[in-house]
Amino acid sequence: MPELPEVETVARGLRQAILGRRILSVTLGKTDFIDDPVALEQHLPGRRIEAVERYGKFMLLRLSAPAGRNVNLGDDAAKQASLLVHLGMTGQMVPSPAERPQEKHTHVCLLLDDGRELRYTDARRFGRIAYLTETPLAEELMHFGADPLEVSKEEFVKRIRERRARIKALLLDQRVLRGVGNIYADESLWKAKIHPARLGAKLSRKEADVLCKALQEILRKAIVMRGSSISDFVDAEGEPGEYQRRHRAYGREGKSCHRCKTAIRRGIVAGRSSYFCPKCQPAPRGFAMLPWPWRGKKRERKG
DNA sequence: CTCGATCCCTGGACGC
DNA sequence: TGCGTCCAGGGATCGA
Repeated sequence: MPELPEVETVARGLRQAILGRRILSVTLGKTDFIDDPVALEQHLPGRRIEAVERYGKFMLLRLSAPAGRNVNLGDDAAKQASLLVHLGMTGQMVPSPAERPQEKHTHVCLLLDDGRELRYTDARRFGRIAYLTETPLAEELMHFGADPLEVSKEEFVKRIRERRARIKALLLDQRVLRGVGNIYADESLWKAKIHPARLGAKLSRKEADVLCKALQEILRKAIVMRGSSISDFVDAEGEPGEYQRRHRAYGREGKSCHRCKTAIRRGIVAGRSSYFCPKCQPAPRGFAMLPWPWRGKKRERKG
């Protein structure tokens, strides 16, 4: 599940692998997750990949202006443009020799000028790909919050406190912070000893500071370890990450807390599975845990 | 404003 | 072995 560290890992890998390459042609498979598939076929050939950036959970492939005159292509085609890529749950972006057989669920192939193809595969197609010129791109990126790696403690506290949602929901909300998903939300809350169902506005200044620091340390460490591979995540070389070995809460239901040995529990917060230590991370009043082990039957919520 | 529910999609796990 | 069901989850959307 690609979150900030995974996307950063892929972006760095692609920067090494495909920077400066020219796109020769485009082949598409299923396109229901692509904003405007025709725009890809029409505008990508001939362009160079000039930069690879990360913006939250998005990757941005910055493209050169098209070579030569494009009298017939209209204004849009003459401008700087970018390919916006979201890996969703199962998206992979890997360059490979064009002659290598395609993985299943390969939906976009960009033939490059060095004989390789940049391939996007995505079994569940929860990802998103869009070709965007500058103005629509800026419009698109406007809706996202602060980069968690760069946000100051003051800014973090402000953003957390001005909303009345649960802290887990705030961490996951891309308008508050861009790039945090379920894994790193749970890991940082565990590290900061804060229960996911607490209201963000009710965290003390101290707690919010600790959480901000925990989040940043975890994201940095996860980037160093090339992200977490739970099921499908691979980097730009097709290799899994290593950070899943460092998980202290996420996916550890019933296993013992690394601090206090209490069994990690799971509950539903903000509509997502949330893992926490019931002792280190005291629940707010009224929070009902799921019985463990949970076998997937529907149950009454809330006590 | 915030919440839960529902949908999108497929593979993998599990029960029978 | 195989079939059905549940579940994972980021994000959009809708109604309470």
